[in-house]
Amino acid sequence: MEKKIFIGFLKDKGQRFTKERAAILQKTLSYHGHFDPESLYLKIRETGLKASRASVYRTLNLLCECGLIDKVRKTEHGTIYEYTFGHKHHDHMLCIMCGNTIEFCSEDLERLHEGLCTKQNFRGVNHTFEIRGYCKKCQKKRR
Amino acid sequence: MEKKIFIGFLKDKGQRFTKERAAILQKTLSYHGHFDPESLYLKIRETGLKASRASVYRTLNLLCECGLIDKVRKTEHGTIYEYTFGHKHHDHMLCIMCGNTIEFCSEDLERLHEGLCTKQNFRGVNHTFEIRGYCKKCQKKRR
DNA sequence: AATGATACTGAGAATCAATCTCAATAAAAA
DNA sequence: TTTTTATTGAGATTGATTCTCAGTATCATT
Ligand SMILES: [Mn+2]
Ligand SMILES: [Mn+2]
Ligand SMILES: [Zn+2]
Ligand SMILES: [Zn+2]
Repeated sequence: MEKKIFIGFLKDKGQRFTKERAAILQKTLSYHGHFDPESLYLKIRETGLKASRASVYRTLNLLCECGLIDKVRKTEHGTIYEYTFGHKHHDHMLCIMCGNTIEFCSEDLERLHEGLCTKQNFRGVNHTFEIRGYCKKCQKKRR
Repeated sequence: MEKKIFIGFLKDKGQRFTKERAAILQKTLSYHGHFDPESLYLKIRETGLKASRASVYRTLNLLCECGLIDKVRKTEHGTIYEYTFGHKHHDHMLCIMCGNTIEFCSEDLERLHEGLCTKQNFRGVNHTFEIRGYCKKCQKKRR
């Protein structure tokens, strides 16, 4: 399914679905949570597949363009991605102590998005909402 | 006022309020909107004041630590800051066509922040909400 | 004022994610 | 087959940010 979409996307741009791109797509889909380009690159090498870092970066950009994945956040250590196609949109809470992220969906937030855009004459395409603070575990540790 | 706070913050850490730090604080306060370290550095040089890039980066980190400024967002061209002390918290809409940002305050959003944290047993400290899309002007240009 | 301890500065080096270069290669088109 | 076009990867490059460290400034104590 995702393969079809990616191939179609590439065809429209006059580009090709190579085995490197296939490997990168496959490993991308294998992630359930967030991931970064370097660990994707290592995962590919571990499994005997082949693709250079350059191709990983290039292909992740293509996958973003065609809407299969999204950039979650830029950190001081690089960009975090997640596979989003077919997943319900969600937002994140980020623990500033342990680094864990909690994902959540909020209908209220989606409604608020619409309302705010209407009020400002803004044509909203997407949003990110990130709450930083302390997760349950770290609240205890801290005290 | 801000100077007092910064000086107090530095004193508590056993650090000093030097003329370089004074220059950086002064120019930081002179920004009404968002800014980046490089243009702050250039602004300082233009006005005959002196501070190296290293000191600019170091001092911006200190100003973040003491709560006078905040990082707004990380872009592919670096970090965007804004002077937030004494300003009501706000969030942003970002035009993906012209790059303009719209600032807005939403009580509903603040309430939602609280509600979501309660539901997830998360101790929220702060949040960022960013809506990406097309501003009024760019909607017209696009069609 | 002199001494010693500590913090600060800036020039340039180092770091590191991300992109670019470009010659070799593969796939598609003619 | 020949020609055209897209892709690849190794290594170079870029660019923001941080680090290094020797020289300087500031503070505290005598
Ligand atoms: Mn997620
Ligand atoms: Mn702002
Ligand atoms: Zn935690
Ligand atoms: Zn615009």
